[in-house]
Amino acid sequence: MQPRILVVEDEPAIQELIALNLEQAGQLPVLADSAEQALERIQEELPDLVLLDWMLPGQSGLELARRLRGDARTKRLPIIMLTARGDEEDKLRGLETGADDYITKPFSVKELQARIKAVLRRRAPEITDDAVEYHGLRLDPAAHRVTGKGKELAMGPTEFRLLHFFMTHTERVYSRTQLLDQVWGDHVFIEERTVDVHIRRLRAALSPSGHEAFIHTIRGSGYRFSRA
Amino acid sequence: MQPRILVVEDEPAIQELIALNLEQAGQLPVLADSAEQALERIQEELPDLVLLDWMLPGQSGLELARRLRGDARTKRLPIIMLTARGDEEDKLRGLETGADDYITKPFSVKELQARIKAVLRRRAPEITDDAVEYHGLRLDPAAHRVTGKGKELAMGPTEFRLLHFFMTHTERVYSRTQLLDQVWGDHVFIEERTVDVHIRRLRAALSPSGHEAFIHTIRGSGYRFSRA
DNA sequence: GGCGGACGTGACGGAATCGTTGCAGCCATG
DNA sequence: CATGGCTGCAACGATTCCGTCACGTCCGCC
Repeated sequence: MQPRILVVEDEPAIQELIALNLEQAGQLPVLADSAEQALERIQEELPDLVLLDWMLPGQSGLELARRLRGDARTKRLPIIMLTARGDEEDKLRGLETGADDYITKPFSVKELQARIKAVLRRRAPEITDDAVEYHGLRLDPAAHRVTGKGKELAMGPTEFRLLHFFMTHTERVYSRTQLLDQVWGDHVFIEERTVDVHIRRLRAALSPSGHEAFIHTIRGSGYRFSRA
Repeated sequence: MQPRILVVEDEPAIQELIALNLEQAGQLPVLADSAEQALERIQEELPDLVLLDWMLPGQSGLELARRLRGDARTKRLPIIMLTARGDEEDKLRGLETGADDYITKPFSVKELQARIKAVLRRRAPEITDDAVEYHGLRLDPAAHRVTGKGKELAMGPTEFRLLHFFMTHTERVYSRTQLLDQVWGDHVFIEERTVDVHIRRLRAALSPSGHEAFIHTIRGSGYRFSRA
């Protein structure tokens, strides 16, 4: 899966440079040029990593990092900070606050990629292809197989990806828009109601083992995958 | 949610300047040009922050701040004071009285915004999506779930938002108008008595765990959410 | 104790949301 | 080219929810 990387940077030139490099490396850049906008994007796009410039207009990067660490939903969101060269004080405070790594400007493309890969590898339980299990339901991405209560459950590719996302993101509500972004991919033009149809197909596919009950409709908000 | 910011300033020119800047930053300015008017506006509008000029006709800003700190309902209302340049004495007394921050005139728009954001972030437990707990009742916005005494409590979207507001604003009376503004959103045209109906529905939804008793009717004033 | 206003409660029409179905288009496969 | 599986869409029906009203009840005040 293509990792989403939020780039928080107020200088357009650097922002574009980084975005280009990320795209070439098969990653999906999400852009923000202020801390406020960053918070919005995080809510909307659910990035896997944040590249955070330390010097921002208004709210500083330090404060944003602190806030992300304070929120339960973003507590484990990896942060790589971009600091001016030799700004040792920022570096220290940054690591204290909870940044996972730092890069001093100017930096090379290779170095950036190396650190991104390292951080993503360190904490990315959800992007892996490991088999997932949840209360008697088992999904194996490598074998493309789903089993529940010993029975093999057949479904289409889209239902499979949808279930995979749900099983790695349980106990939380996702809107139709978020599901489209996460399961179908960004920038697709698909009717939101189509999600409903695939939810129905997934429910039908899970019914032989009774696990269809794990898919909860949250009226007005979206869907949640959880036991009971 | 759009934060409301009360601007207490007697000079029309400065007042307008600040109001304009706040609007551009996505905030909702509420205006008052005297301490007396400020008290009224606070009661009506429930601002999230007060920008307070230190030099006011009649009752001074200092006295207003002291009064706000003395009242239980406004004890935790953030205050940023505006002082003349170099007026160190005012600065000290202001911080002693309980102002959260200060800005010396003349100030830049950026600085103003930075301090506003900082103060709002410091005390804004209500804007987050973190789970809330109150005497055995638990509400999780991310999972969109309410549990009391181990039982899951089902309710409609409006009841959920209403309960969320109550659980983040306990121990205080809110009028029907205030509840409409805060839970339904500003500028809605809804009968005040409709609040009663949703209060009833929320009580019914909470009854399985007995937490309906937390909703108190304050005859002639509104409702309060609190234990006993 | 009576009176007036405020509140609780049940019901109802309309609107919004969601489940379900059938279908047409697409692609791969043989 | 025929077939079959899969996808996205539109449409319909069912359900839930919302805001309002009417009526009954309760409370405080004189």
